[in-house]
Amino acid sequence: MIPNQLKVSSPVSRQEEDKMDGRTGFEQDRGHATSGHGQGLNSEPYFQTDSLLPSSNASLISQFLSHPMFGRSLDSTILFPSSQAVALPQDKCGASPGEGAQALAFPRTRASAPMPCASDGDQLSNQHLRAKRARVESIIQGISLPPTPQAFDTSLEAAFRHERERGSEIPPENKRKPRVPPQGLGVAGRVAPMGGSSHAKGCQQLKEQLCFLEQQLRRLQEKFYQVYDSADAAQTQEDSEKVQPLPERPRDRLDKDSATVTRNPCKAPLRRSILEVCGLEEDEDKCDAGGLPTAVRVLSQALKHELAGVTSQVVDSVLKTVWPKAASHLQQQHNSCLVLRPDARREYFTGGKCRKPLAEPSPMNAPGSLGSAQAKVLPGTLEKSPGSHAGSFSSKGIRKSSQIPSMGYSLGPVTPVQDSQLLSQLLDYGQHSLWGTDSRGSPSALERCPPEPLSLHWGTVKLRSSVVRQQQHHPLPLSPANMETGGAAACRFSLTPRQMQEALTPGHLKKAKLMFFFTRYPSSTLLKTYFLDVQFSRCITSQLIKWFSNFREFYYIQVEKFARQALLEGVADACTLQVSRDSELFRALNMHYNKGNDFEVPGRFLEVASLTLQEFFSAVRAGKDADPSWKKPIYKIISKLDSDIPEGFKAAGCSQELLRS
DNA sequence: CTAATACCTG
DNA sequence: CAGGTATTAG
Repeated sequence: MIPNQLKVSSPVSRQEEDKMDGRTGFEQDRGHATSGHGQGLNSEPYFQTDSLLPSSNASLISQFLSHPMFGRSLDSTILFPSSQAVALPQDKCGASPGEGAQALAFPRTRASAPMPCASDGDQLSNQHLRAKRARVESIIQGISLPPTPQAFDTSLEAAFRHERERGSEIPPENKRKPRVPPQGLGVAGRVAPMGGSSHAKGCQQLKEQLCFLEQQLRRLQEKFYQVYDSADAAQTQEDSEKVQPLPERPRDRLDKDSATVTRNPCKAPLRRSILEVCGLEEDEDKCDAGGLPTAVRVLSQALKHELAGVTSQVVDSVLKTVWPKAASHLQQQHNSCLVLRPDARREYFTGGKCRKPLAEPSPMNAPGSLGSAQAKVLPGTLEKSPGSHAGSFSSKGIRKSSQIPSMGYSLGPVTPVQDSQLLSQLLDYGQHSLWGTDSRGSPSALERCPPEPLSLHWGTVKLRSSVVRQQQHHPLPLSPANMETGGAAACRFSLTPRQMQEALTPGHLKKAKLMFFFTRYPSSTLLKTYFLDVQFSRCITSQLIKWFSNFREFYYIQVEKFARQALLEGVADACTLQVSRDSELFRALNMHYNKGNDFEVPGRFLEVASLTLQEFFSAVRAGKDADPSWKKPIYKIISKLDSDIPEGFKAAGCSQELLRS
């Protein structure tokens, strides 16, 4: 069991077994989903980007935790605080960014310094301390060290399973579904569809790991505050009241909750311990008016930074992995998450168990995960790109409104979060608890709006710039009810869900037709993610499905017609049948799906149409049309050729804009 | 039973 | 396109 978990799987092998029933759920390969996300984003060299859990980042933390001085005050209730309720402080630390940078500098360099044993007079308890320290260290290692660091690079799930097994006793038999050999079909190999259930399982595992991580954070938090507590007490007893008020006092908010945190009466040794861990000399510390609190603050900041950095990494990785299925449920969840009451938040954190996933498994195409033949340009950036395979609006179209625009305020909701409550809380913590610096940018510059940095990560910069423009031109109608005080409103307003349409509009139809250029066989889940402004019901879903069915019908009829025509014209080689933008077939199709011709059909669609034409041609020439179900094989082939739909199609208001163009 | 599809019809 | 039906798969 355990050895199996150590198996390192490649990023590509992360894609799960899948069912190809030739009917539904033809999803695309998203093998790249988990790899290499953090690299470019994490400008902070302080953290390693290839590791998920604090393993490689825990030097300060682990030293802190394993220090004999702190070990003295540890007990099992702290290491395993499942029965306690200690809130994660959401304090916005008041320290200036400069202090933060300072804090970064030294604890790291001193982290590997040899650790002195317990202080002078404590010979009696030395043995006891060592034992405790060893125990603590082993526990901490068990908590923070992944089996193999590489596992996190390559297979989040493998690492996940491992963590889950360590934590709870989940029988291993469910962990691996037997791999279903892919049904080889001529064109296959390029696309590896994804099963919804397996993907959901992956997400579930990710979520479990997040919960686990969250517990870790909480434990560290507790330890820190315990030390802080003692130090604080020591300080107040030692020094007179001349101490200037500290910019932050995280303890304050814990006073009510942390009944379990015991005040450690030992003063000087503890003080030295803190200084050691922080890398401060005692005398140098005395020069500081703040004295010990400075050290504590430094420690606090260093710890927070480490925690936040690790958290950011995890969130990044997880979100990247979860992204494909996330967007559909995001609007509501993000909304609800943002208005989550503080007590609700805490309840979530201290609630021991992870909540069940709110969302059903909803696999969909991972953006940009398909092969090079995929269209990758988002419609939002729809400059005319000659020779591009991507679809875009032609310059003939009405420029001002024909761009599938308005992803402005839609991108916020499209934040890739699956169980966004937990994730966003982690995000929240990671960003807000940082005093000025973030592993990937300044929160203040982003106005502490969680979705924004995410949209930066998962979207394109180009897209983002157009977003700003669009937002300027399309001020979002803000109802007073949705208004919130303070600058937060500026963040939340982009999260305000647009009013849901209860029925499909002509704009939606037009959008669906354009989407047909990318996908002929969209699953209902995919549709849900691209019609975010539609209140889905069975009826709506069926109607959308029906639309695409009708689209296909027309498409196949046209192709068949031209295939037979080519046969009559005496075309010898099927390979000579290529659909270009000049061909009659294309004109017929374009007339149907892109009537205003304000959208530049992606080249990929021409490839698909060409292949369809050739398949029909070959089949008819071979006389297969005698078989009543002779089209089925062709359908199956074509069904695997769906492309990723550009993200811009998700934009709220996209449908309306299309209608006007 | 439900969902999705192809096929047919208007 | 929408309605209806038959079929198939889960």
